[in-house]
Amino acid sequence: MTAIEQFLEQKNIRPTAMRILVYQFLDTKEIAVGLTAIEHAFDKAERTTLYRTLKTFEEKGVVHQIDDGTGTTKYALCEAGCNCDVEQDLHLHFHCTKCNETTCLTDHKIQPMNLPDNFTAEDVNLVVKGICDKCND
Amino acid sequence: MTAIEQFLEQKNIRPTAMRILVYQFLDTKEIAVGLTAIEHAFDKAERTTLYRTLKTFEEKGVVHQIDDGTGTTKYALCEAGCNCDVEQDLHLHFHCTKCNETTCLTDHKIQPMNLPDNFTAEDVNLVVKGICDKCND
DNA sequence: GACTAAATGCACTACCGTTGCATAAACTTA
DNA sequence: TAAGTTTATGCAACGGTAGTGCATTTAGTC
Repeated sequence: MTAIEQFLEQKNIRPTAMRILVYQFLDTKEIAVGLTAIEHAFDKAERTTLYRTLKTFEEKGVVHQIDDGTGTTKYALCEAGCNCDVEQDLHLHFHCTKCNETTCLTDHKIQPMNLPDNFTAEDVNLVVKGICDKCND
Repeated sequence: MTAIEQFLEQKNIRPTAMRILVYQFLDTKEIAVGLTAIEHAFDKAERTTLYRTLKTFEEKGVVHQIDDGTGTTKYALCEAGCNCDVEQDLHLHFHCTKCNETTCLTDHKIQPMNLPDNFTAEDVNLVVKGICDKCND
């Protein structure tokens, strides 16, 4: 049994062929990818399967969803020990308007917010748009 | 000529009946509204017209777009002197998961970000999800 | 009033997210 | 190992939103 299989089982996910492939794909990517991008990466992949794979991955805490403002939701692997649910753990995302890629800036945590009276926060989403390092050369 | 008509002309927008209505509607709303919401507010409105009206409003700096993570873009009137383009002027938005309304927290500006080397920011979008004051009673 | 430019209405496309249902694969247990 | 059960997959389809092309109307201009 490979390391990935072990990892998935530990997360209570049956390590099917498709799931392993999706995991590997996400692992090679430094950036957050959308459903369509993954679909194009494997030409014989079924859209629904990928959709549900990502959904289970998210439920089990393997990936987290990112809404970078492009209209399509993107996914990225959680880091070891990442606890996306917990407010303190939220990092910011960077969307490059040139190459259209979305990067997780995991080192850049979001400071707790000051909200008006009677507002309670559950989730914070911070996306910075601009030009990324690769495109800025 | 009414104040609204004057305002629109000053922004280089022809004050047609539809546009005045849309402006008035947005003005009464404290929250950011989506295209469909506006469409339902005027039953004889044409979706495309509203879409284009909002688009011109945005281009001319009358409204600003908000992506609150619900998947549908919302619009809100810019305040007097609001300069949505300028990075310093960006405020945060609050999306209530209970009543599904998005509020502009114009008093809560976003602090400038520290980005990794060679990343340049053009735009910042910060959305906090949770329960708003009205739903927290 | 004739001409020109802009705004509107209608039809239609494309894309994404999502669900229902039938089938196939993988686990369980006798 | 065969039967039965759960889980994953594949296919088809729906619904909503953004967006575009084109014809028509409306509003400004001369």
